[in-house]
Amino acid sequence: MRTISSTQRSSAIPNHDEAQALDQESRVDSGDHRALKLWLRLLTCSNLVETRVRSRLRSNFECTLPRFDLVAQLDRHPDGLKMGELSQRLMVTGGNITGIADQLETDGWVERAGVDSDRRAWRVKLTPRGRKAFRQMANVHENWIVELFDQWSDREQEQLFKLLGKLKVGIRASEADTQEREIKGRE
Amino acid sequence: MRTISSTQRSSAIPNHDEAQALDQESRVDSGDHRALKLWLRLLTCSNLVETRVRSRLRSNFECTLPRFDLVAQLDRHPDGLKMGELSQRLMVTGGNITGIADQLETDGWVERAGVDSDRRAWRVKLTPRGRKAFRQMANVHENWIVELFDQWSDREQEQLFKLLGKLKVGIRASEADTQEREIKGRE
DNA sequence: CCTCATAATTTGAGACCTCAACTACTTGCC
DNA sequence: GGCAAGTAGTTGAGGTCTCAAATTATGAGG
Repeated sequence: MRTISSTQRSSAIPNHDEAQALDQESRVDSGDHRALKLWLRLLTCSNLVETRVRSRLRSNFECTLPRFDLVAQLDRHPDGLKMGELSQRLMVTGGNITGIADQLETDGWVERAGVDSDRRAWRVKLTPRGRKAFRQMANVHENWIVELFDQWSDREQEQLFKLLGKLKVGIRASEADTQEREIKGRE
Repeated sequence: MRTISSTQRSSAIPNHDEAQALDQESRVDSGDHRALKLWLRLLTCSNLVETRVRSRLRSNFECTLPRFDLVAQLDRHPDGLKMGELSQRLMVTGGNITGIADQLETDGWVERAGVDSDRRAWRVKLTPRGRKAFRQMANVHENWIVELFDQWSDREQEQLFKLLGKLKVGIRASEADTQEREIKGRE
């Protein structure tokens, strides 16, 4: 077996379920909460897109997804971003950023410069070479995404965007609540 | 720095943007396609939920998310699932399943049994111990999800569910198209 | 100036994940 | 029967990610 998709394509529906593709959602039960179904469907969509983009980045540009993501953030900030800022924006830990930035640096796509006002921090910047490489990928990448998401009317896209926006702030709010409760409980 | 959330909580809005949280979406430009914004927002939501669940699984049950996911699939299939079926359902590669199943097996949560009709295949089953461990986690886990997703009316939940369903089949369809084109192009 | 709490990174261990190569088995076809 | 092609699973290399501990620097208070 080589990839998930090849497995899926080649398996002649060996399951007893209806002829629908298998994914995370196939774990839910009719008795489960709708929220769980919603979450697993969201996860499946995210996985599908991510897998697709990762594979195309690899085959077309020999670039990994995390590296692309990091460089994409830097492209919008000509003055560079600090490691911690990258960590927030990519929503991964700082240690992880260190590793990816190290590799991008040895590849010559990125450079670290000290921050005058704070000698603990680094400012990571795109090199001309890195910028060029990113720009070549960016357009193609955006077309992949448009292709995947362009199955909706404007109104539907707007709807989905709003609903996800609500989810986003809701999750963050509930996180803040939890932490507050934890902090108060400790006092 | 310990976690993303601690960084986010402690940083007193050091960016020049409006006072909104930083994440993948902060990479988009006003000129970008709506599809790209949609994708990055979807990804952000998925990451937020995943990070939260991962962290709680760890602190409450000393269990990782991939292990939980694998066991969750098995719980619905008392006769077990083959490695390849797990690979499809979890949407990860077969090699990955081998590793996670190995660990669950040494932990005694899972066992491999040969398949009579096919000596290449294994049937992975939950042990009583694994089932008990999962059942303890499952309810709590579902409550976490409900808590995160219960910010909507029934109608909105239904809407989001449908929209994501459409996205899901759309992505898979476009994948099939691409493969067909590639195969035809090769002939 | 000194100290201590805090903050920005890095490091290392360990888990996860993909890809490609490999083994062992099955199937179809002669 | 016997062989080619395909399938189920494993392996190993390498990248990604988290967590916790360590390192170095800042900044406020004594």
